[in-house]
Amino acid sequence: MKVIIASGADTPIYQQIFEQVSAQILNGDLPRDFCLPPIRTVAKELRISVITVKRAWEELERAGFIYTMVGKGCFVAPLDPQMLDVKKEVLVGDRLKKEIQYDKKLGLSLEELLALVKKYYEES
Amino acid sequence: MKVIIASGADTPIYQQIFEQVSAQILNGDLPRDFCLPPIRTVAKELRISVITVKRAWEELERAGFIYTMVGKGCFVAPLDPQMLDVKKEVLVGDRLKKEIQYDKKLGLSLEELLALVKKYYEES
Amino acid sequence: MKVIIASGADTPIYQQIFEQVSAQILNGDLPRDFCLPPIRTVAKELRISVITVKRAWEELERAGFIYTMVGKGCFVAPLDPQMLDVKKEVLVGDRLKKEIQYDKKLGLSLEELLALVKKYYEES
Amino acid sequence: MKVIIASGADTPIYQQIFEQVSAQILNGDLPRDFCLPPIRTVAKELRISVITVKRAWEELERAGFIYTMVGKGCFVAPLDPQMLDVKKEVLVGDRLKKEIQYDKKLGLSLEELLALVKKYYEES
DNA sequence: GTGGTCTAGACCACG
DNA sequence: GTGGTCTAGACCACT
Repeated sequence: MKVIIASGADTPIYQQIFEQVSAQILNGDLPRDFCLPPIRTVAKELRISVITVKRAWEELERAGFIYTMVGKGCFVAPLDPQMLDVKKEVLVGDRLKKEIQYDKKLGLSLEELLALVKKYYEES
Repeated sequence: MKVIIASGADTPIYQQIFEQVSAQILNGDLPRDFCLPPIRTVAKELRISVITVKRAWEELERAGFIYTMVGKGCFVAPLDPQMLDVKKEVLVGDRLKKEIQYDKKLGLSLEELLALVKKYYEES
Repeated sequence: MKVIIASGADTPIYQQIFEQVSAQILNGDLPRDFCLPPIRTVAKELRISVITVKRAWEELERAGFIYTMVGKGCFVAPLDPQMLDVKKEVLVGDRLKKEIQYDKKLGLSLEELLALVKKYYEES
Repeated sequence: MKVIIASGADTPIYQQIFEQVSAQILNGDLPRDFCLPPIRTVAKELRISVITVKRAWEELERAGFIYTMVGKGCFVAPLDPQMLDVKKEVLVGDRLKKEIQYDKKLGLSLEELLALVKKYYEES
């Protein structure tokens, strides 16, 4: 498990963690039943508050990415591949849709937009 | 000038206004030196506080989209076409880049992403 | 009499007029008993409201630079040379003092400041 | 951090705060990453509204003097010495230039002006 | 009439 | 605890 915090960013820290961990789960980088490190450890390593890590874990659990066994730790939930695609679409969908609507309102043509997307995808 | 507020959204109202008005300026819907309606009027029409409208106007002025003449009103700033493209790229660039990086991390291939973009663009 | 309005500036229009006309009087460009043009004419030439011109004239009269003869017009007041210096110091004093206090607080040494003043004086 | 409000002055309170705090940062009185007191505290001490303080903080952030970490506080931004001089010149330049142009128009000679500047500098 | 400033007080998101 | 947003309502300066 690997997380990098951008403390100056406008997205809250807990959400940054959520995005990165969920991405790694959907990716397959973190297999099912993988045991996440204890929140205190994560907090210490990232030099952030325990509360913030806990918040991220809560969001992950609510989204069905992990499950908690009291006294033992948090584990990656089993996801069948179909569920996986559904989750991807949900996670991507709203954000992407909003972004595209905005870009369209700005007067960007579909061609311009696709070109930008391609460019940014290859750059990153 | 036309603005629609989504009061349930997570983006602040003043930012929604900013996005919609700036989009209309970049679009060319609002010509240079066009006199925007007085903030009180807008506030009444949108059923929000005068201050919230003012906040949006301030951001627009700071971004160079409008200029204020105290006692007379607020007007669309003259933008040479080159500036226009720069502004578009700035406004779109950061947001879009972030979105795409996230999507990529989620494991989406370029093809999948482009298909989604196309779909959402045509839907909206 | 010659006045130039900077409509985008942060100093109000009536004050711009006040400053420029009073400067011309203190300069000697406008001799005593010189008859200022009627406010309507000034307003039309400068493309501003009559009210704004009237406001400037009022300030000038209150400061003792001009006097009004109802039905005839406004005229440059007679100023003995001593009064002139006093007025100069009053007009300059407060503004300059404030500016210098601020510059000093910013950490500018007297030498730096004098150099800047000299530079700006010769430039303008 | 030390701020004094002149409630009778014509410059808005938030700007007075901006000027004094930015001066202290440019001075070096406030080191980088120094944590400014919470806006509520400042408001209470200065006996002004929280909003007015916030407004000043916003201007400081926009000018690049401080940065905000939501939930943690506001901190003095790191400024390389070169940037520092640039900022000084910008902050001083426009105001001083305007002032001097006005003084010159009033008929003040360079010698008179320099003498006044020296006098006011030493007085304050 | 216009916008500019300031107030007091509320609620939410973040850590 | 922190700052971010929004509200309603007041007063002033400028045109």
